[in-house]
Amino acid sequence: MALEHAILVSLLEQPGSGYELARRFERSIGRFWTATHQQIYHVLKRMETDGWVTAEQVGQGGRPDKRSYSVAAPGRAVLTTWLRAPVQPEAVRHELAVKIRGAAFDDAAGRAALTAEVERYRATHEETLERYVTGEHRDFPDAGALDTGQRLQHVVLRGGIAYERMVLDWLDDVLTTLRGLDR
Amino acid sequence: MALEHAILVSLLEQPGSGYELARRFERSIGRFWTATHQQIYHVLKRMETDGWVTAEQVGQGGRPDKRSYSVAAPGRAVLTTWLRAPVQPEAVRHELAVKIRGAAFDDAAGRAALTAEVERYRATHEETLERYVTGEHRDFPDAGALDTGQRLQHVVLRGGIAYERMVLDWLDDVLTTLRGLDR
DNA sequence: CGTTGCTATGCAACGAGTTGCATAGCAGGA
DNA sequence: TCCTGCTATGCAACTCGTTGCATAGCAACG
Repeated sequence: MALEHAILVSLLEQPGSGYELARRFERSIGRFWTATHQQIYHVLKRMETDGWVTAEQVGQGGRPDKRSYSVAAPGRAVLTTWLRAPVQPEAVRHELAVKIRGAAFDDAAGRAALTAEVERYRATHEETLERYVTGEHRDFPDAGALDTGQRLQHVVLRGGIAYERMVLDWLDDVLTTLRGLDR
Repeated sequence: MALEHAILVSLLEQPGSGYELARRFERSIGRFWTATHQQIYHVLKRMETDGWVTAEQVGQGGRPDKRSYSVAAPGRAVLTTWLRAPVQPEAVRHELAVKIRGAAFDDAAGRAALTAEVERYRATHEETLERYVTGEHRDFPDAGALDTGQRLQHVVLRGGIAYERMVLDWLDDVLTTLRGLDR
């Protein structure tokens, strides 16, 4: 029930097509709200029917036409209402934590396989952290000279960076624990 | 596709009824994998049909009978296979982050409302952290004298504690940022 | 010239998960 | 005695979200 709102925020930051939104969800917005292009097209169509957004056909010479969406007044009203509503508690789904507890019911070979998997998983989070830090230097070089939107985007990015650093520290703890079991 | 696995782990740690599982998901397991009683009953029934678990009718004198589930050999095999499969990247859904970016498109009154909401949200995370720390002292008083299962449960709990501490620090950052905007 | 890959949108089918409601017995308090 | 609340399970309807597939034009590479 909140993909609509994530799309509204993204379109307010910058109007765009379903395809462009899907790419943004793979990158910036997708850091804290994932969605496939299917879901995005589906929801966009419904939002257009409901008058939350308006679409404009844009020819691009060469490449296929795209439908560029912008937020309309009713959509903005919906967003304002939602912004002022209570934050729902997050629904946590952390598969790795389940696997770690499950490792108690596997043998040493299974735990060795999980250890290798945690190492691979750790490497992906290290890459993510690097991308975030690079992006921070690129997009927010001077923390004193930011407008409201940028300050808010920056504090969200700092949250992503803090999350990744926490995960890396924890994964080191996990690896130490796993390696200490079968010795 | 992974609720089954979380249920298998929970039933291996301790057999129990659908109702008991639902309560565990509200507490310990639910820290990293949420589920409603509906979903649990539904999946348990399918798992029983597929022979992954077996049920035993237990009368309890007074209170309604319950169906207590235990993991059968095929279920254990399914779990082992899953434990050794690659960890899927987490699907992040962080509503608050979307709202913070959305606050750029609301006025000072809206941002004040969001600030109050973040304070409330922060209080719930502070309570969660306290519960975790209390549970850690209760369940793992002597870190040197733990068996394999307990060590793994402990490292997962340490992850929960690290997560909550990170969130609290970040929320302080968010509050400072929000308060700095409209001055 | 064929293959691969990117932009751009969409259908159809399915599975996952939520919400509302229903049932039923017992315990405890006002 | 009635109401609330807890244990215990379940149906029905719905929404959310994923997966697989399809189309279509153009660009770049070998």
